[in-house]
Amino acid sequence: AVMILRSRFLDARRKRRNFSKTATEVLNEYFYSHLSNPYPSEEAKEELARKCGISVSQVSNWFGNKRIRYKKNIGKAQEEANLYASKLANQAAQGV
Amino acid sequence: SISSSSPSLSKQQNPPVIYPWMRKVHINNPVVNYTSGETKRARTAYTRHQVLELEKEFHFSRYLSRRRRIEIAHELFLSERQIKIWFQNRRMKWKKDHKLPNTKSKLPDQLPAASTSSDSS
DNA sequence: CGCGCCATAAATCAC
DNA sequence: GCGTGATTTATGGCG
Repeated sequence: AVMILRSRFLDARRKRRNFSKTATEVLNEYFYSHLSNPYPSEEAKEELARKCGISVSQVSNWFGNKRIRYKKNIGKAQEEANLYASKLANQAAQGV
Repeated sequence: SISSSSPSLSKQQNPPVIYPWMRKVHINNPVVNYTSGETKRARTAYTRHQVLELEKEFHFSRYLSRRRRIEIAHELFLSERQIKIWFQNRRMKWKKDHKLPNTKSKLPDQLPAASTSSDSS
């Protein structure tokens, strides 16, 4: 019985940490530069995972959450969309 | 006065483009919240007893015969389909838990990285 | 044909 | 109370 309670209340999400700022930045840049179809391939997920220092599952979780929460409040996300759009434009202008 | 009424707004140029992926797709047996007016999909939370029995059965065997599926469905007051799907999801979770987090099998053993320093990003 | 696998949606949990 | 990463129900495609 104790084991059940542990499995129910001591699972992984207890020690949830936020991703690093740079990781979130990398993920958002990908998301907003592929806004027409934000579904990274398995290979793209692996590269994102490597760049962000997280697992592929965590990348999948992030995109799943991002897509749902974006379309649940499209208006609210516009600021962020514009932010990353201009960021992308600057990078392109500087040839990064 | 066709499109841009006032040039002072330098901030957003947001095209309210709605791509196909942004459309709601799973809108079955909706539940309406009357205080906020929003309608959302119902997702049943299985009781602790139901999950416990399902876990016990999964521990016994990771796959279910048709016969056993019918029995469990009746015992737990769930549909056959729900039992089937629960086992599918449970197998996926089992796979995730039992695969090595270190899946670098496709990595070439020695990379041409050579130097032990000067890596920055 | 049904069934399992898989990626994903959507709601919800837990910190 | 909300933000956010993770988990839990549920769908549909494809083999």
